[in-house]
Amino acid sequence: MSIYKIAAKTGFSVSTVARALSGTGYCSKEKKKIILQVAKEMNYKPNHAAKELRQKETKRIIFGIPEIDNPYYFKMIQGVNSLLEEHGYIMMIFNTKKQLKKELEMIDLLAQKYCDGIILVSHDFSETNVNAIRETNRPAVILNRYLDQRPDDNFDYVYNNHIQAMEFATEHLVQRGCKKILLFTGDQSEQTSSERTQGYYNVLRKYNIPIDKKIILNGDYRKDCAYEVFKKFLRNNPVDFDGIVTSNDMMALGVLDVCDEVGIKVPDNFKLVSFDNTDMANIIKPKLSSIDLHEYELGRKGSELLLERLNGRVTATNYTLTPTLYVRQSSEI
Amino acid sequence: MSIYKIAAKTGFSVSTVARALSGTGYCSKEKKKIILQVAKEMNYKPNHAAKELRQKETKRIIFGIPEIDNPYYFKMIQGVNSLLEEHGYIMMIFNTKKQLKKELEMIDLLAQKYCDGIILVSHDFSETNVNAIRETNRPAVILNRYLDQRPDDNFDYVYNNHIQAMEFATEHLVQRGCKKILLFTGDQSEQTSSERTQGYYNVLRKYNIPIDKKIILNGDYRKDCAYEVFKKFLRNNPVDFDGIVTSNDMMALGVLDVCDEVGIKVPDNFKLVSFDNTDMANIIKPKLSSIDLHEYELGRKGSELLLERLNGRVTATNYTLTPTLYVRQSSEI
DNA sequence: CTGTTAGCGCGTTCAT
DNA sequence: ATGAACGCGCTAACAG
Repeated sequence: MSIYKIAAKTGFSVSTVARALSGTGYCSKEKKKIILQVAKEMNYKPNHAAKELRQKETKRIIFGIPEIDNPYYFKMIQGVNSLLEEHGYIMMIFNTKKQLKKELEMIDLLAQKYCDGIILVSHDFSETNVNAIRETNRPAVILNRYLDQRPDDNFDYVYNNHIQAMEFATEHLVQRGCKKILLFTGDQSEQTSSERTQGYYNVLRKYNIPIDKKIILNGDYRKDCAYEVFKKFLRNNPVDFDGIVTSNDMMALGVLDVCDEVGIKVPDNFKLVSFDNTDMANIIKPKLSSIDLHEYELGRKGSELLLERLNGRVTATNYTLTPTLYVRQSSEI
Repeated sequence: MSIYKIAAKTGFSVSTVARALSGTGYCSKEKKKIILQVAKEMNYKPNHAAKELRQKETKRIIFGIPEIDNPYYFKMIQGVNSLLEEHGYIMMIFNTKKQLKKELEMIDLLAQKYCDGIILVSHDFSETNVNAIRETNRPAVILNRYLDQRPDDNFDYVYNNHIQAMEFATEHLVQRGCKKILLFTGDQSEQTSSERTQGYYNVLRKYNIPIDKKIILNGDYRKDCAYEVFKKFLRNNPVDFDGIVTSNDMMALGVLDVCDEVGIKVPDNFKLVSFDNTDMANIIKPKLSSIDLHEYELGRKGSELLLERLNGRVTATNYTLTPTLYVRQSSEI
């Protein structure tokens, strides 16, 4: 099925058929009517690949995330999709599995014009993938990381101010009277974790609270891990702390499970603030004070910048989101 | 950038260049080396649209879901992606927003060869979209609905046995001694809801428990709605029931919130079973007995059947998943 | 082993 | 208003 078949059937030329079907260019009413009729009869459907080849546009965007099974990205996926959908683009999800190789594979698809642009949440953003993106010279947006940007770069950044986010969380506890605050975070080699630790330090210094590296506990953002780490900590240390910040709600759940077991009450024995402000934060008891990183907005802003690129913007830009602290029972005085 | 440019630059013919780059067909070592070298220098990338046009294959699958912001589909998305990814396909998510129009739009993309196949979770499956899918005569899989299937159809079905699922839930409560069981479900016009109600009836009849339509409460699967509906119910009725089945975990949370407020204890005052077996079920107190519909498997099986189609299977098939009941505190004796 | 040539299906320019 | 002809970039059949 193609416009050639329709041309043969109707006796008109291919170009007349093409004009009739696309609606652009001249075509008499009568011929158009016949052509549309025949197209319907023959169940004609335009071939998208041919269109893409001709018009150099796919109407597709790839959204790459490090872990497709991590609910953390669910809101971001929605945010990215929301605006793209409004503009007639379809979002493709690409699971990069925290592998540089997969990220490069995805960037290669951009180079091959498999899509019109990409939005990438990089796991460990390095010169390698930034340069690969530069080489494509095609529209791209990077979420949640910031490495380096030149005015003529073909990509934009949207990122969270993780330092500020942790400052909010820590300062909140200090202002509620906490003097010794435990920090649960991810591996320090990850940019996010190290930035957050930085924010924690900033506040302690500001209030002249001594820094004790032994109360910075590294986990992996999972509930079970936080449970084990905290349990082990309590075995070897007295409950002389009065605050805890966990780097996500799941870790907070792990901490609370331990508390339940050993009879520690939150917020009576210590106050707790976590990150991500997921549904859990509102459902669990006590309700969790939590930092909202606005993942939906992050995704939506990312797609907004990408759409601008697709519409012709050429100078590189970036956008920083400000986190919000939602105060609930777990940090009540 | 194209193989023509490389041909011009190297002085070889297009076909030699094509053979060298694709790796198929004959090409001498020396020429191949030069060609690859020049391709790299010129930053050559094959054009995917041209490839698609030629080979009639996109390596893309569209997965259509009724609500992208409903976490219920999150696991299904992962399931669909898992197998496709292994086979080199990229999954595109298409939000049909419970609109027939959007579903038809998506089916049209299949007809246009925008993708190699589709997997569709239809909101309200009708003759209209089944026929639209038939007309494309291209690979498709329908999840979670079953209308009608002919041996030569171009689509397959994977679905949950919702009747059986509700039978499991209801019978579990009966066996734990419940005599009067409230049912919270969705709108009865939806296939899923009516099937579940059917399962509920089946069990009551089996055990000679009288059916009382006043204790079948229709909600919309959201926590807030269940909260309001249950609160209103308690205002007008005594607590003379001893069991509740809610059609998802979110509704169960709404019910439990009301219980907290008015001082009803679960499972002491009544036993509760819900559906979906989400993370919530394990985190909330009491932990929820819940029916697992195996959404991940549903998605994965769907993509499996689609891949079979893509590999040449032509006879229609279907697959039914058996639900599993996880028993936890909320229905303990 | 290599080169010529012919599509794939569409959009578009350029005559008429 | 209409049609002939070309090009987008790649693959593959065919001849040499």
